[in-house]
Amino acid sequence: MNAPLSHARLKPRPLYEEVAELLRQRIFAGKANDMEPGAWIDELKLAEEYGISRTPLREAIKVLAAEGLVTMKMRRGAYVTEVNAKDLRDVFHLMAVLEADAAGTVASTATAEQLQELEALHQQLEKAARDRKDHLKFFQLNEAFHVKLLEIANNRWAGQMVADLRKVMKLNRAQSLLKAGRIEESLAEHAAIMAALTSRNAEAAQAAMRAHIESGQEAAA
Amino acid sequence: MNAPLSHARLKPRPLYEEVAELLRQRIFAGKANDMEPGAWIDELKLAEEYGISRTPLREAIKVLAAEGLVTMKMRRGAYVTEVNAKDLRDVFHLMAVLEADAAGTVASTATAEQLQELEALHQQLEKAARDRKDHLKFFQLNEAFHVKLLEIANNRWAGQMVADLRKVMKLNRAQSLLKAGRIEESLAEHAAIMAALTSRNAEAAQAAMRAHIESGQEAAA
DNA sequence: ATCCATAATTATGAATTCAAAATTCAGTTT
DNA sequence: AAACTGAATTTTGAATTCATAATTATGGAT
Repeated sequence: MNAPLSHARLKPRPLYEEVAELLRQRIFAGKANDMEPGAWIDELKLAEEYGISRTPLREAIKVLAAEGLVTMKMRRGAYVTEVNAKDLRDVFHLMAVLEADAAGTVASTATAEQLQELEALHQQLEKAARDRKDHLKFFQLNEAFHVKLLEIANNRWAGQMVADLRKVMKLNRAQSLLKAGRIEESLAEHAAIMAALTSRNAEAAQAAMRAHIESGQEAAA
Repeated sequence: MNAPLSHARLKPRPLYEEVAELLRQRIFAGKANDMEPGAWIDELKLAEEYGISRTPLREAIKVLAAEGLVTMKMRRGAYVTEVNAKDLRDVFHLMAVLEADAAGTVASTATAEQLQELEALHQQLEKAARDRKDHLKFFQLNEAFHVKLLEIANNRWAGQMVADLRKVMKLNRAQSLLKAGRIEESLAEHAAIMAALTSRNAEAAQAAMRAHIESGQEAAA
């Protein structure tokens, strides 16, 4: 029997959001987990496990459904979304379109300080790449770089959309199982993006970002 | 006292979705309505009005929150989202990016039959424009045209995103209060889009669609 | 009269209870 | 043994109840 949400601090945010985050992480854990794509989500079990009632749990599930992480079937409950090959292609395509646009915006409008922040992240990324073995760190920094770029582009709707798309991509563990040499390749692409950004070349930045994402798509295939 | 959701047919879909649709329409009605942007959403009142409990109503509200139509404030309930000028610019920009991309895809991959469907809608649009006074019909057909285009582009994630963006745009009644001559202008732009599509020119289709959306943005300003 | 403190009210967030649908299981029949 | 029927169980969807935070109202002090 679990203590009612042992992480229950003084509720900075509603319970259903807290639970939604828990579920997200659990879904992303994927394998070695009862919540891999296609799996049915057992409300009763989860509610008991987290020590909460079904009400906030169901609210959390609806949030995830809106993000596309889970799929609701009428009168048969919620299931972890299964993304097929086409879905993945579609998601990557959209990521490319949206992030390329954001890169173009950043190239044209970012302040010197903002570009400096991106550059700093890029440097950390290179460092993490050199100190091998720290794959997790590399992925986190990579995501941070992209998040920062979207943040600088300063379009909250785009930020939300890309964030949601990224979540769906994470459903596929393939993206984390990079093929050999991908890290170096990715790093070179980031360098190209940075170069285009610092030279204020929006067209080039868009192209570089598009190439980067498409390259990532191939690595995940 | 209302009959419990007088439209209650044999529940083809869950109650919270039904209610979400009701609320959407009510929000879009905007003025002359208690639910204009910025307004607080009275759960008790609405639940009673619809003859349902707060539970499915709150679920519906969470769906709208995910769409961006309402904004939740911790411990202070839900409010109809207020879109400021920048939000509107951002939304239009994203619409332009996403629809332009879709137009490019359609130009390259649509079947002749699909292009024919679009052409048919375009013809209806011209007809509706000639028979003045039928503004509502014009708007509906216009939306149908764009929806169809996204449908043909065949990327469900993009379709969902554009649909959500459109909802947010509708929060602003400005988009429906077109300035004089906008209908003719819009029609000409659609014609340009159709021309690019039928000539299978993806680049031109993208450009035409981008111009169309930006033009619509100016009309709404 | 104004400002502050405290009580009453109201509204939100969450738990519990209830109803109905779907699934599972058992028993019977062929 | 297989298949169909119907009861028992499970599970979802929704209503109701409950607890607590936020707001409003009331009353007292300056």
